[in-house]
Amino acid sequence: MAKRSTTTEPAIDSTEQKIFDAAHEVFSQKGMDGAKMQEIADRAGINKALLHYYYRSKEKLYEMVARAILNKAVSAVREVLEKEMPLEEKIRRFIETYIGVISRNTFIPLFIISEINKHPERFFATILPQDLPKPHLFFQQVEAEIAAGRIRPIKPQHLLVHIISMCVFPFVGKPMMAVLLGMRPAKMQTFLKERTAEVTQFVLAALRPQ
Amino acid sequence: MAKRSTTTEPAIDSTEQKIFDAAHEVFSQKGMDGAKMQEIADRAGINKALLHYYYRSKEKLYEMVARAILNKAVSAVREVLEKEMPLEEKIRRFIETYIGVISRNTFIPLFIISEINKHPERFFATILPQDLPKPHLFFQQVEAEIAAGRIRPIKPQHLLVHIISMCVFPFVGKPMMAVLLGMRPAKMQTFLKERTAEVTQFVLAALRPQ
DNA sequence: GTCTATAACTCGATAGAC
DNA sequence: GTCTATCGAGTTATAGAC
Repeated sequence: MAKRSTTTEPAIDSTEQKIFDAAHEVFSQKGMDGAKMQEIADRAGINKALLHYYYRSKEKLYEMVARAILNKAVSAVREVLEKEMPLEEKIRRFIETYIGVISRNTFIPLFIISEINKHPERFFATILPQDLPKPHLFFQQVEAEIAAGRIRPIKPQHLLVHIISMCVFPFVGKPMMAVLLGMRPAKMQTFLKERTAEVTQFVLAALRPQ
Repeated sequence: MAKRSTTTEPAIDSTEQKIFDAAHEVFSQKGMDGAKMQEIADRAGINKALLHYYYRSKEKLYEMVARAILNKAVSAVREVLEKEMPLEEKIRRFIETYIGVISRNTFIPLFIISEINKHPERFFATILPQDLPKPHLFFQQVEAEIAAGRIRPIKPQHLLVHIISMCVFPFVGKPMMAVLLGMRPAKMQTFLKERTAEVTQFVLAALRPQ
């Protein structure tokens, strides 16, 4: 078996990388149970045996992919949440970058959430990254602004959850929303593009002191 | 095979009902692919053969369960959205009943969303109910209030999506939120109970004119 | 490293006794 | 109606040639 150092990235067009990319596509769309090794092999343009040659088992391959997905999501949140900048700017930037990441990778949140639900043990034991974003600084900033009377009183945890929900959910539940709103795909596309501005405006309006 | 009239409810403690309940649990947690007939049989306290005796195939059993879940979700939304009442009251009631349903059935939205993603054809063809809630009346009300200067201008579709997102997402993504906020299950429970009040307050604040 | 062939296993479904 | 036993399709995983 190819013993691969985790720290060294495999070459872009190596078989190993092609397998990983194919697995990424299939797992992120169908989850662990729905994904089939045959489909991954087909997409990678190789045969099943090679999957096992590079990544011993389906389980192992899955873990690799799942970790990569998680890391992407986590670093996007941390990027903004932990930086030093004025609250309003932080909120604007958070919404913008977060919606950006999600809209370019719609499957991420659904993947994470589904897999936590189906296999919580595995998820927390082997997939969740060690160093999660710390929202502490953000909470302190909110408290400070409230104390200074520059924003309406609100529990900072709820504010964060409000924002994340409005950023993520419309993309996760896109087909549902489309049906409810009676929008065809093209119109839905336009609608989702407006979200960044709409969410920002909504949040800032809700925070304006009485 | 037992020919069951769809209109007549089977007795509460009948084998048929026990199977349905077990299937409901397992399917709602693991989806179509993740669910195993053996597990359903075990939970129902019977053997696999009986599942097929009552519900010909896994697919059929799944459809029954999925339709029941969908109907529950849909009727909850319609209940409030289509009734005649002042906008502020409607918003309050919508948030309250919607969070109520979701918190008593956390799995519903995730189930719907995952299954749409994995098997869109089946979902739209055989599971989605015919008569979906019509948000039209709600949209008109919002436009009217804006015209009268009683609320800040906002696109009604976005308002509805904001509200739904803030109601649903924290429950769907509960484990993720708990990790991010660093809350243990008990604290998370308390936190989610506060959502009704917090979301209501937030939305009304964001709509206040000027 | 990559392939073909096949073993080993999982799981939905059916046959047939009671 | 309910059970045990088993079939057969589909899937993961391995053996072994090249």
